[in-house]
Amino acid sequence: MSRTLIMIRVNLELLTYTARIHDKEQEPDVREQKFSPGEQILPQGKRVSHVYVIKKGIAKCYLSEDNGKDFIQEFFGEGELFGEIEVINDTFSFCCIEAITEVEVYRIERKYFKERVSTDTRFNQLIIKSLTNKISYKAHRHAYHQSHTSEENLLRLIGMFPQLLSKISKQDIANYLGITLRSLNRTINDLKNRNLLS
Amino acid sequence: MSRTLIMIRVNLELLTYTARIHDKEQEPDVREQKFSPGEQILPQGKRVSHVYVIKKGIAKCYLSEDNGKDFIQEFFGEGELFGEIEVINDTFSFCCIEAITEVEVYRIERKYFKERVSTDTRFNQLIIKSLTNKISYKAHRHAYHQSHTSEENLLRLIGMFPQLLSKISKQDIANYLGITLRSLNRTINDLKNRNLLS
DNA sequence: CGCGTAATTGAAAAGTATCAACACTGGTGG
DNA sequence: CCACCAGTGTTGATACTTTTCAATTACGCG
Repeated sequence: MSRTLIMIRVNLELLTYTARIHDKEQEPDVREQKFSPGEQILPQGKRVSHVYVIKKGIAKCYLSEDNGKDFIQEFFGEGELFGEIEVINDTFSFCCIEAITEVEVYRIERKYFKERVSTDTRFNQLIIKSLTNKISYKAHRHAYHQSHTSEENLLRLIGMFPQLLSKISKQDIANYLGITLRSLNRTINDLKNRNLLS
Repeated sequence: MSRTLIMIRVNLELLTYTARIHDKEQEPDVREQKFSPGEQILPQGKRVSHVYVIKKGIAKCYLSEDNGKDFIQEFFGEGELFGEIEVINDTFSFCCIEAITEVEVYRIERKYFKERVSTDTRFNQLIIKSLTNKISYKAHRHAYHQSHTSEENLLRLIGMFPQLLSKISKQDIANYLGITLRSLNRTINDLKNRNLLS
């Protein structure tokens, strides 16, 4: 079954399938690539010539607004797909993807991706599932955000991803929650004082 | 091209295509149905046995949170698709769809929808486009929301949909913006006092 | 007219941002 | 080895925004 309600999502089916295309079919339009922490995998506002599937590591997907604020859409884990929206809709990238840990990806040529989606039924299904999972994830997340305090949002986040505070920088967490770093710190302290957090 | 950045979105390609399946193919698994303002088209938390395409009218898609607050995900216009996420992921409905104006829909049988998606290339493409548009819409919307004041959010909304204040109830607008009715009223007054709004 | 729903407003409380100062850490070069 | 630096994290005080609560008013309709 799909796992949409965890913070760092994974999609092992898609990862396995992509790995097979790369390893067994030796498809030259699917290449491996590595990125160091902090490196941009995909910049915002550019033409997107590849679709990516994460093989290893954690990346953040964020959107920089005109007023300079960054909003983190998601953290991507293994098997997560990105670049597909832009390739399908033929638009420039609206998000920036950046490696948090060391990241390995499968990089799929734009043209090949489109072709394979329309000819390979199984691949088509995997992509559709990935899209519906994204929608479901975004819907729940936005609704929860709007309807709850930042304390509840933080608790939910930690519940979904216990290593949160050790793996992700405070600023990134704040950008994900849509609050300032100051507010995040206050919230954490409040929780600690009430022994709801170590 | 896709039109993701307006508030009430439409998808005429999908509407036309669905209409053809209904009118020309006389497909019995695609039926027309009418709803009066306020009627629920799809309740939250139930098994979804149909996928819907809006033929006429405006509907709201909202998610009720455990604390009783409603969050409006989108307003659906002509050609917009819903129920597809649940049918594809085989989950219960996480949103409630309710008619705002008089609404006419094409109601597609769950089984038929799945079959057609996997056999009809053109239909498959239309569904994928619809999914990617939803994602793009949600991504931009959430990012803008988190990064801007409610005044800016309201102005953006009115810019995208000028008849907003006359067509949609204040409570719905507030639920869409994720603020209280009180705050919405204050924001509107402030804008009027500064002649930024009639 | 009377009823219920939607809209409006004020005042106090709660939540969050802003700003500015300071602490901690790991790495670099004198 | 230590001084320095940059990046990250922490904290307090204040200002601002939004919610909450409660009281009224306006509107559509049988």
